[in-house]
Amino acid sequence: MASGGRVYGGSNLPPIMLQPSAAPGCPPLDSFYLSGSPPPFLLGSTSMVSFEDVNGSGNSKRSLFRSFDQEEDEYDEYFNQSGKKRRLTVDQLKFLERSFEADNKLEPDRKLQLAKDLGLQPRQVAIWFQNRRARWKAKQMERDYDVLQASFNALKADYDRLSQEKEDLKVQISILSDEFVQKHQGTNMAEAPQALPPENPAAASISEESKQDENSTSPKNGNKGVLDSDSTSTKKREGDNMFDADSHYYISGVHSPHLEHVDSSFILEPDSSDLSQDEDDSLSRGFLPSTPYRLPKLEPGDYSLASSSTSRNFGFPVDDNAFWSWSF
DNA sequence: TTGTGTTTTATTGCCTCC
DNA sequence: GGAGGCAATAAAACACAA
Repeated sequence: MASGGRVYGGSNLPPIMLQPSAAPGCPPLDSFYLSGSPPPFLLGSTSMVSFEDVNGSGNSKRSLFRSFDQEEDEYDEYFNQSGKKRRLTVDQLKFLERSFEADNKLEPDRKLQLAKDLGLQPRQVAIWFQNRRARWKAKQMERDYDVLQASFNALKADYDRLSQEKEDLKVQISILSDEFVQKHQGTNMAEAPQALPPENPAAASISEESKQDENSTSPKNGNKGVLDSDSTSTKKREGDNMFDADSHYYISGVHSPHLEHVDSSFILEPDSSDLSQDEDDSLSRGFLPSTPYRLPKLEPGDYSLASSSTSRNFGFPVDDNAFWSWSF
């Protein structure tokens, strides 16, 4: 019994071949051992043929009919080299490989049959399958790793691309904000502040309309998604004059007649670095929060936020020479 | 020939299942 | 409790460069 309390192949013998088998081009021969014959060491060396001998490879000195001296040598070899490992022959390996491909699990009956066919001890067959499964598993893990690596690379490339787009958009927002501030820097302060209170009913009304329009499209200008709510609400504003040039607000201390409740930190430098993806999405998709911020009126063809965008231009017609065309 | 890295065969200990 | 699977590991066999 092996030191783990395990009995291997019904004996504690080293893996010694019992008889020639699986010779190239020849069908495997039955094993005496498995045919109910006495243990190999009792059979004499005639049955103790190494794998190399079986295959006829390794310039074997042995044959099916050997001298007594040879048998004696092999008997000694059995005891003296019991720790030596014998490699399976090419044909035995081919046979085992085919069997493994058919089914990598080894039922007892199949194990015995394989051992019989190959002239191996059942334990050797079991060990071979066990090691083969381990190799297969390692290979499988390699393949899985490669697949995951490729997937990761693709996602990372996509992420980098989107990050770059995001940075470009931030830069454009900054430029537009600067332009806006410069454009209205000299606005007559005297015309100004009739600042409506935050709870201004008109603003709230616009806000509500904006919400209601979020899911509607605007066939008129072909812009959808990103600016739909703003464009449609802007259209409404044109109609009922709820948002006109006489409404004046301030951006960061700069008099602005065009924005309501403008959060300058948002307009001038929205730092979304800490935003969650959802927040990022809301920032880019809606561009402005649904309330109470309002964009100035935008005309078709005026939007050009997408100089860096191709497929992801958020519905903005691309025009590299004009960013936002603020139409009042 | 020899040193070294890799592959293959086999062992050990632990775990699960029946 | 025995049989068998698996992970970790040992060690022999093998490949190959220097």
